[in-house]
Amino acid sequence: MLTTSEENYLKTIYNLSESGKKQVSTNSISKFLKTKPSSVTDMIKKLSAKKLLYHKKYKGTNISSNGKKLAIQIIRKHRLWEVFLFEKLNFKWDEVHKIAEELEHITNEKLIERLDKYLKYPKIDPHGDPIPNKNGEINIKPKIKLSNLLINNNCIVSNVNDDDGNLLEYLNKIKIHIGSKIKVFDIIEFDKSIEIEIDSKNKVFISNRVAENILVTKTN
Amino acid sequence: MLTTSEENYLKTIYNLSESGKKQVSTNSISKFLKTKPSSVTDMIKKLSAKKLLYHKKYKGTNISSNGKKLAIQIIRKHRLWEVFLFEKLNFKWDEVHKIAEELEHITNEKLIERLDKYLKYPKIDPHGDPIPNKNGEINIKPKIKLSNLLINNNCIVSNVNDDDGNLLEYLNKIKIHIGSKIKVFDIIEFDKSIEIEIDSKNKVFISNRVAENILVTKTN
DNA sequence: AAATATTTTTAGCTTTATCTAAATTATTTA
DNA sequence: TAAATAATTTAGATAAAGCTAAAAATATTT
Repeated sequence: MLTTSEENYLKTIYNLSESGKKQVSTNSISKFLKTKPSSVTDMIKKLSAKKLLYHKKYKGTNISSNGKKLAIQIIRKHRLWEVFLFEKLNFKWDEVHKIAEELEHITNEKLIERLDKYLKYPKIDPHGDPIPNKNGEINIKPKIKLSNLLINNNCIVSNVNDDDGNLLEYLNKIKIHIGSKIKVFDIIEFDKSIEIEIDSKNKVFISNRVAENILVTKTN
Repeated sequence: MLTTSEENYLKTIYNLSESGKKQVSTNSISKFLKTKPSSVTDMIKKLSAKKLLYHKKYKGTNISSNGKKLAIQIIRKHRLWEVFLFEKLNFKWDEVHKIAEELEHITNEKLIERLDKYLKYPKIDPHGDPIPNKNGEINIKPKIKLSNLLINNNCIVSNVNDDDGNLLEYLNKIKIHIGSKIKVFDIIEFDKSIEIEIDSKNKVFISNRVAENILVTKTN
């Protein structure tokens, strides 16, 4: 059994090692968790002693297969709670993460199984991220550019190029944000602009340029 | 903001002072929480410093009005989660308490408001205990003997005389347990035995003697 | 009312998870 | 490549929440 803090470190290290090189630096963990590097070193020692991490002094850390298994189960819980909050309690996509950070640490196998069933075994969370099944298997869906979809494809917005304030402002105006469900209605051959339906409501045209800056995961 | 431990002490002291004399002894808290009396003394000091308790050395503790407010909100959360677990996730009455002990410490006002709404503002939990509203008002329903109900009354079993093993065995057989919903179908004048329907399923006759040993809260 | 027993508190220790400051190792740059 | 810089670790401190053992206060019994 892990403490909440140990779980948070494990999850962070798993995430960092998935989204970059396998060797995770002490500093990157420290930055992510907003703790001091020395605290990170301490926790790395603890988790290494439990064989959940491998660590070489001054070199970096990577997660063991046992550690990975545990991390995936925490992520599973996190994402299932997010679906619950979003679908049943009508929270917005950007509100669910914070609450799920607390709920994910509740340890009761049966609770998660029942929740999964109650939510009808969802495959993705409100941000479009895949939900591992109880065996820890993850159906990884690649994030692709909205501009690469075909007519009638459905998807969930999972990332937006946030380098440009103007783009963000525009997307805000037409109510596209992370978690939005988008259906491609039409693609105009002339300039590759596309007509989309957002969250089963508004229909708008967006330019190919804009579509290239929105990353999505396909849902069909 | 209180820690989980502080919340547990506060809730315990509130419960003990409701179900007995107002002065709560260090030992009784210690027994309930399965911590040592010296640990209790420490925590009493902490909570007194926060003006949530009043304490006179060697005399006893009682809860302040601020402490009471906080305790009631924790109980509200606990009972709402119990309803969720029981009604939505189909846990049994005797499984919900333990899980709710963890869920009750999640602090997010909006989460509880949404949960309350989602559950349609329930008034009692699966054990028949009243759920405080968000202003901390509790609609206390007295626990009465099942033998005192009238025809067509509905109730929830909240307590059973567990002095007699034979009674418990019998109730188990006819599937009456804490949390069962009971409807009074008929009362036989001759011997005051009553015909009841249990959890909208089985109909059985029970003697007046048995009915006197089952405490319930009326729901209509 | 003394003696005994019980309850409560105090003092000091442990573990967990954090911190700061200093020391060590690795990397970059001039 | 040596010096400067950056990253990491170590050492020692702190706060929370528990513990044991002993002291102090209160309650009970003889």
